[in-house]
Amino acid sequence: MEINNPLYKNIGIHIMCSIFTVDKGKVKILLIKRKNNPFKDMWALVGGALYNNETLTDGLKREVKEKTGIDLDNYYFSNVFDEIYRSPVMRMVAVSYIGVIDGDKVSFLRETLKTNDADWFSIDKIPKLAYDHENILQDSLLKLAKLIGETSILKSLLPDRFTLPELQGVYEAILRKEIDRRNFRKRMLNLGLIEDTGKTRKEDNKKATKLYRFTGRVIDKDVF
Amino acid sequence: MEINNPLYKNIGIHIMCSIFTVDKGKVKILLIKRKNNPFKDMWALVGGALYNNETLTDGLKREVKEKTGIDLDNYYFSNVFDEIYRSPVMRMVAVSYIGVIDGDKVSFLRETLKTNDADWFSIDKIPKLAYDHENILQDSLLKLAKLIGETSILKSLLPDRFTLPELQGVYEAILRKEIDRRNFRKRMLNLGLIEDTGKTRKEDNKKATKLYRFTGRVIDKDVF
DNA sequence: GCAAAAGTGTTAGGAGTACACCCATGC
DNA sequence: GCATGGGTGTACTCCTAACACTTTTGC
Repeated sequence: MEINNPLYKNIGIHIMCSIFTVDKGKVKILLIKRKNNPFKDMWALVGGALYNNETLTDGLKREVKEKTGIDLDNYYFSNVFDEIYRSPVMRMVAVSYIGVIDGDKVSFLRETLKTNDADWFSIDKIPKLAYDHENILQDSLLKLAKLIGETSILKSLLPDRFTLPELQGVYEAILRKEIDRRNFRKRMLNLGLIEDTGKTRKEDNKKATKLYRFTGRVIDKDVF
Repeated sequence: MEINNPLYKNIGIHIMCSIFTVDKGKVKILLIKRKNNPFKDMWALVGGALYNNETLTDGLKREVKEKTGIDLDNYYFSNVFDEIYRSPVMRMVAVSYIGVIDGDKVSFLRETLKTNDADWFSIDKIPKLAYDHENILQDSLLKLAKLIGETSILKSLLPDRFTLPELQGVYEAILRKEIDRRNFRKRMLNLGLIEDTGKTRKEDNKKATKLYRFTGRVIDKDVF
C-alpha cells in the first residue's frame, strides 16, 4: 500500500513553544540548554518531538512540563516550519505555539532529564539557538504582537485584577512603542478585551488605581 | 538516542488542499474520488502524504498535480488537524491549505493513478467525505471568508482585469450576504486590495464598465 | 508647593453604513 | 420610454489620534 512508501515515512513532528513573559518593560523568552545531541549544550526554545498517541496540544503541554516543570495552560497556535533540513537527525516538521506566563510567579526547573539549564533572556540579547529556533522565535514575536490585540493571551501574565497602567506597560514592551494613556484606555474597553471590575487598589504612595480583568473575548472582525 | 523512541516515529503528514471556485454565484469545491483504500470510492479533498524530501508547499503542488493535473500557484495556509485517529492507517497530522482557481478556465483530470473521478461540488451539496475532510472543508470555508478581506487570493479566479460587479458577485457568494454596491467599491479601493486600471470593457448590450486589477497587497493592521 | 502617577474630555479626521439619483444601452 | 446594469455623492455614526488639565499623594 502506498502508505508504506519509504519516501513519506518517518517524518517527525516537533512541537515548539515560545514562552514569553514581560518583566520591567522588557519582553523575555524562556530558553533551555540542551543536554543531548543534536545541538548539545546549546540554548533552544522549549519543545520536542510529538508522540504518536497525543494531540499537538497534549504534546505541547507534556514537552513544556518535561523540560521546564511548568504547567502551561495559556497558549496559541503560531506557525508551521517545514524546511527540509531544519533537523540534522531526521526530517522534522515543527508546529509552533506561543505561551505567556508570569515570570515572577511561575518557577521553572534549572535542570531536567534533557536540560542542563533554563533561563529568561531579554529578546534583545538572544544567544545562538539550536535548530531554526531563532527563526521560530522571531516569527513568534510578530505573532505575539498580533495576538495581544485580538485575544486575552496576556491574562496569564497579569494578576486576575490589574490596573490599566500595568497593562499598558506590557503592551508598550511588546509593541515596542509608547501609547497614549487616554486612547489606550478607550480602545481596550471599546474592544471588549478587558472590563472594569468596579474595584480599586491602593499602593503605598500612589493614588488609588482602578482594577480591570480580561473578558476572554476574541476579536474577529468581519470582512463586510 | 531518544529520537529513536518508537513512540514518536512514523508519524505521517497529510497536506490537504481545499480548492475553491465561484461559479454563477455559488462557491464550489473540487473533490476527487479515491481509487484506493482507505476510504476507497469515497469523495475526498485533494491532498495526500508529504514526502521526506519536499517542503509542505512542494508537497501541496505535487499532490494537486498528481490527483487533478492542476498546477496550483495561488494558495494560502489554513490550519493544522491533529486528531489522533483521523487516519485509520497510521498517525497522520494534516496541514491544510486553501487554493482558488477559475473553474471555467482550469481543466482537471477525471482519472489519475489514485483517483476514479473528480468534480466541482456546490458547498451546499457536499457528499460524505473521507477522513476528517468535512471538518477541514468547513474550517477552510471560514478561512476563505477571512482571506478575501486581507489578501489577493481571488486573483486566480478572476481575469487579470475585472469589473467591480464581477468581484462583488464573488464576495457575495463567499460571504453569503448582499453588499451595497457603493460601499463595496469604496471599501475595496480604500483597502488597497485592488486598483483602477484606467481602462473599461464594453460588453454586448451593456454600459461600459471600468476594469480593476489586484494589487497583491496584504492587509495587516497594527494593534496600535 | 512640587513632583509623580492616575484619571478624564474634546476635537478633528477617516472609515463604515445607509441610502437616492443619474447615465448608457438595447429593446 | 422603459428596463437593466453601472456609476457616483451625501449624511450620520463610530473609531482613532492628537492633545491638556485635574486629582491624589508623599515629600
